[in-house]
Amino acid sequence: MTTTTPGRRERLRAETVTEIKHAARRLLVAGGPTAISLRAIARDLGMTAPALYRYFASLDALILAIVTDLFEDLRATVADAAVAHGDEEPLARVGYMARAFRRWSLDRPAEFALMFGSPVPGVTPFAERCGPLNDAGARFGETFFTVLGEHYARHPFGGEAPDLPDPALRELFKPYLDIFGDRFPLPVIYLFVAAWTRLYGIVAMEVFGHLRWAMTDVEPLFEVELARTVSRLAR
Amino acid sequence: MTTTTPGRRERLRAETVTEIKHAARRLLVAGGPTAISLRAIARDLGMTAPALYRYFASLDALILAIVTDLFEDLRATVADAAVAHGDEEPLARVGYMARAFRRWSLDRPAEFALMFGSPVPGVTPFAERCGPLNDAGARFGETFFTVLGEHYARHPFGGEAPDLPDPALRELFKPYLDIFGDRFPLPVIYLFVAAWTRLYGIVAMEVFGHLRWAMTDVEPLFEVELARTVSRLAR
DNA sequence: TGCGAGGGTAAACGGCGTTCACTGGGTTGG
DNA sequence: CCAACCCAGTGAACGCCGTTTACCCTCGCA
Repeated sequence: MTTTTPGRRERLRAETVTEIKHAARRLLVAGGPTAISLRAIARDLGMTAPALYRYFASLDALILAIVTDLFEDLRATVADAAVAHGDEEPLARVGYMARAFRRWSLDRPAEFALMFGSPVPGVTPFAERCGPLNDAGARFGETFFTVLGEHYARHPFGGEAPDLPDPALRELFKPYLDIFGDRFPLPVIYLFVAAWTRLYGIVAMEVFGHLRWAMTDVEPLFEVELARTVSRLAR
Repeated sequence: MTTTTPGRRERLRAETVTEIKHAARRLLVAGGPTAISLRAIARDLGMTAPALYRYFASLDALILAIVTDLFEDLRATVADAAVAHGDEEPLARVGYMARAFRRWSLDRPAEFALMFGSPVPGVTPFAERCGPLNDAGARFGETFFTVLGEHYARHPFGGEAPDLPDPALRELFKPYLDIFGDRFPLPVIYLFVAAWTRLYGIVAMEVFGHLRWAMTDVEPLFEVELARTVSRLAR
């Protein structure tokens, strides 16, 4: 009866892995990043905690896998926003991607905190040199660079350099260049990183509630800043 | 022998409180926010954990007190930077304050994470309506508003409104107005909040290491963004 | 049919926040 | 001067947590 597919064992194993991740995400949205615990997950799945070590080497490894999945989820959402407006100008599509990023983050504050919040341990994020996460981050960046590439293919960059000579920029952005190569003029890289920090700043502030002391609704601020930032990319 | 000063008991108590806070901060810088534990503090002080409940109602209460102290420390540092350049233009002083904020944060990544990082619990920061912290935050904002006030006293604001009519801005910034009153034109409040989110964004990104994939040194980016943002306040 | 690998368990260790009953010494009022 | 009281501090306990170890049982394959 049981089809002897060569991967039957593996299939059950994969199902258990996704069940574990699902339980972890339930705990995450229910109680924040610190609410993820192996014992609670095991309770949810009707198992005991040590059994989970057959699937993940540690709690940190599990959380790392979840963060990686979340990055892929976010990437797909942002990419969808770009293709949904595929008939518009590339820079306009960047705006829709930024809005998709904001919406995704506001809808998933716990997940956002896990991905972009303070990487607690010592000082360094646990994401230092851990393959899968770096790959996910690279694919996330790639979705932006693809659309930006379309724009600069149509409108060559003629903006001003930010007071820094190209050799200095090349040294400054060595990590970026090592990952993505130099497909863009160096000032464009500069402007993109600046835009990304602005986008992150305003979204993180809003998600973490750090602006509630000042304003009731961050969206108008977001839209104005987005327009300014995108237009800066258009020089 | 023992001088019966009416506050002797209170003095010993206050000393113990600061000892507890010092131990907590040692743990914080050594292992990040999650490393703060009552039992470890008690070990450091040669006490048992339950004794700490004579001084703080819970671990959260202790952490809240520490965050409040840190805000005061940061505020004083930023204010010092302003008075150290008291002979310069107010907007230039705002720049020095921003640099002091960045330097303080880079030198104290764990403290920064505790203050500005993800407020884990459910969704809301535990800082919702807790008197002392709100007061500290208000004093922190006040140091900026004081210098900004000096500037606009000399150079009346003549910039453009950010596409939003004043009544809408007044509604938008109701929380701010309730705390600080309307000492500035509404567009100025808008520009300040925008500037604050940019400052927070770039500093948080740098402290959390979220820019290491791209660049080796964030300072040039910080300086350019700071110059742009401050000049925007000068309209 | 036998066997090995892999999924699962119970028990245990050490660490955590927090509560509770209790003690002992300094403070204070009579 | 002494009794009463207050209060810092203790020890034990409860229920969480991650993780390790030794063990078991069952499935799948040779």
